[in-house]
Amino acid sequence: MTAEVKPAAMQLTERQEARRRRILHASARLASRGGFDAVQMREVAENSGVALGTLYRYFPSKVHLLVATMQDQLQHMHETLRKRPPTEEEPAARVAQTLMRAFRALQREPHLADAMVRALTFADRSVSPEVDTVSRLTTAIILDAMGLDDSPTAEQLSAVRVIEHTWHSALITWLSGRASIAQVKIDIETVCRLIDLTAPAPAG
Amino acid sequence: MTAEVKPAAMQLTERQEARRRRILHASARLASRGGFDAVQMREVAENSGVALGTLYRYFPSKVHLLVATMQDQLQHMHETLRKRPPTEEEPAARVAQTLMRAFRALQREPHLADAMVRALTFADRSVSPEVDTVSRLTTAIILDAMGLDDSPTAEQLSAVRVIEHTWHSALITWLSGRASIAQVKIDIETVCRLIDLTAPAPAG
DNA sequence: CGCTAGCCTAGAACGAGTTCCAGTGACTCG
DNA sequence: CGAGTCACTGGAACTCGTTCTAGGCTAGCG
Repeated sequence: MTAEVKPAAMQLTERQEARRRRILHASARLASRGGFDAVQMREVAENSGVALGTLYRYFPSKVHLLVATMQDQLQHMHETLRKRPPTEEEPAARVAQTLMRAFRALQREPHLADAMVRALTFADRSVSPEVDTVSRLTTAIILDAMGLDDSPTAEQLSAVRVIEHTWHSALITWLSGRASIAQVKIDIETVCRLIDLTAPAPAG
Repeated sequence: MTAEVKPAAMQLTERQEARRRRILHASARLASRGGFDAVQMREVAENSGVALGTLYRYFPSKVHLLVATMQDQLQHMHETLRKRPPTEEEPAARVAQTLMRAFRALQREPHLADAMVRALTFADRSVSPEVDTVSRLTTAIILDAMGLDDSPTAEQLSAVRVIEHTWHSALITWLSGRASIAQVKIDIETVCRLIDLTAPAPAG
């Protein structure tokens, strides 16, 4: 059965890939039920048929695990969004539309969203690489939505970063019940006006 | 010694007020040293000369404690900032200047900032009232910096909310080492352009 | 003065994240 | 085939947030 090589840079064998998937799946399932607190490492280990020590070998902490779960979910979402690109014309509107779609997707699994976002913002330096990956994925989603012809300008990238900030923070306030969906929509639309503001050539 | 009355709405006696202060002080001191993890409830209790159970009577969780600590620090900062209002002319520049000042103040105690911000974003629904207070304080600081003559429009309030989102999230990325101070400055300045965009009458 | 009601103290106890350890099993190399 | 290596297993152990218990102190009141 398939030689299990491991050339330095963390190449997983099939078995290991399968284990990893089982773990991520169990994590997402538990998170969907009861959010951050419901993702208990012992239970994740049990549900994915893996010893606790092994779970920790794959994901060195609960936060790592949940951030990886978020990566996974974001990838799905990115593909889904790609398949149905925004219908709006203006970049700002396109981005706002896309983010609100993503938002509604998260709404369907609020506990899961809670777990992932809490992990993301609670992550310390030891999780930076993984959090960065999530950030890059989010950036990619937004840039896709903008539908640019050329590569973005520095100004536009700043605007995108600010949009990401707003997106995360708005998500948190919604998840902790301090803002309504309507509120979030307004905030997203407000921040997206920055895109028009930083459009490169003709519009001013 | 001073009658200890308690009229329904959590009025503290002098002794109790003193205890509360000692606790907050110990919390801030420990946080300054080693951030979120260094604030250990047993140690806070010991350092403030109070039993563990009492600590929990005053602050029902570590997150409550740290959010209260943040309230405290923000109040200080608000007063400090009030004393030296921003020198810039334009509202957007004034807000950016003020936020960068606040940012540099936090830079001086990065561990403390870390602890407070992590607590803030990790807070769940049970801490909503306290988190809301922090949010209102932040809003007040920004509105002060804008130096408006009249009360802000709904549009301006949206812009302020987005600025707050950006502020918190940028702070997190800086604290977790994923963005430089220069980066944060750019983001703050970028988002502050929303203020010009939402100015009420003459400018457009 | 003695009673009652609260708040406080000291410390045990419990739960979940994390670490550690001894043993086992599978695959590789000789 | 035999030996070594390394990932995996099962479970104990440790830490720290949180809760609980028993008892003591103060303040007001009859």
